[in-house]
Amino acid sequence: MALEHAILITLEERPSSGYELARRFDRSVGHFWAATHQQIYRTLKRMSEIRWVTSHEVPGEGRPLRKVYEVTDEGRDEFVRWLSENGEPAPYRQEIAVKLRGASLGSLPTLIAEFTRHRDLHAGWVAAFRRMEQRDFPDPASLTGRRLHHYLVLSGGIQSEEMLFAWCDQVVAALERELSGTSSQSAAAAG
Amino acid sequence: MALEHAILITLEERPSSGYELARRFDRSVGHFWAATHQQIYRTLKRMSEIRWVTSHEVPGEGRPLRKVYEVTDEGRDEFVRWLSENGEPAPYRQEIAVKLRGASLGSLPTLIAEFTRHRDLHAGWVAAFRRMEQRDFPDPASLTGRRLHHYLVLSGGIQSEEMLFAWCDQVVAALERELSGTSSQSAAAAG
DNA sequence: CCCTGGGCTGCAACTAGTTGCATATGCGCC
DNA sequence: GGCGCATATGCAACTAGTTGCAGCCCAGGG
Repeated sequence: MALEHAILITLEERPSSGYELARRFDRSVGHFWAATHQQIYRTLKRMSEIRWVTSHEVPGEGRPLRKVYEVTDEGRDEFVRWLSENGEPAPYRQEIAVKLRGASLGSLPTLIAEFTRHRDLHAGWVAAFRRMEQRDFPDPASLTGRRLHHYLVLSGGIQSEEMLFAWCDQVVAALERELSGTSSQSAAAAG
Repeated sequence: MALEHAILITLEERPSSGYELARRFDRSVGHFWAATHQQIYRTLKRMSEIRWVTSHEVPGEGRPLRKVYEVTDEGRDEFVRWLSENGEPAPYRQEIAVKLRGASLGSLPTLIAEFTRHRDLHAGWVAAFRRMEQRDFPDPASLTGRRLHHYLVLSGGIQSEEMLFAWCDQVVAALERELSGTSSQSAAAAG
């Protein structure tokens, strides 16, 4: 149940409509807690019902009506309570590792292609996060308070994507060696 | 939907009962795809119904009856099909990062304690995985085929836990500096 | 005037995972 | 004989996330 709290802290930083929240999740919040607009709207509704947030309608200027949400005192108290609650790391699940575990039943070139794609996706995330880092935190050593916290969150995201990139790269290299070794062995056996 | 395939590849390696599967998940499979025994039993039932696995009962010796499952040809075909299906990295979700993002609303010492606990949990995983690596793959450079794949899966788990350990350590150090800087500033302000 | 696309809200039905719990067999010990 | 624990199986009800879809407002361009 961290989506509620991710939304609460995001609204605490700046009241927003559901649509704006979805946009903020796509740009930054979603880098540490991903959520779709359907989840966000449903969760906003539920939090309205239990009075963790309140909303008011804002007429757009040349735009449709917007419902802007903000955190109530109860919502803030709930977030503070949750901060002090002991959490556990989530169970680990990595679909591509399941594929790798069962690689011998499939086609090496296909799995190499899959890992190459994932490696490139992660490389893209690394690059995007690094640009974000350069833009928002050019001098990390000088950071304090909230900006330090935000920087540390981004740093975690960067390290995670870098690790996944490096691992996929290691796997691609190893499987390619296996493929060329097997092909050589097959050629030698056939020759 | 990778649990089905994690179970299929695990049974392909060695037919097992639900209870044995749960044990194997606790020891190794669960390091890349975590699952509880309730999930495993339910998924075994469903895969029996769609004939991806079949089961037969085996009387225990001084033990209760066991239902041993094995993969059918259809189940094997489904796994191979799934191997060639393009997957996407899962959306990223890290509860403790949400807490860090909202750290300014809470107590720094409490958050430091939380990150310290997580760091130590990850350190424990690193140590356990390293022992597993030493025991099962003392000479990684010589590996080929299935054993190479299994090793690469474990390597990914190790790198992931190491990254989480390093990140939590970085956060603890930064928050402790902040705490002591704030305390010094508070003391100076009060003095 | 109509169409398209962006802005904006939101629901139903589903899957995947979790929590809580139940039941039975068998063995060893008190 | 009963208790506790390990072995072994499995369900119901719930939460969290996903998929698929629906609908409305507004502006701009053809």
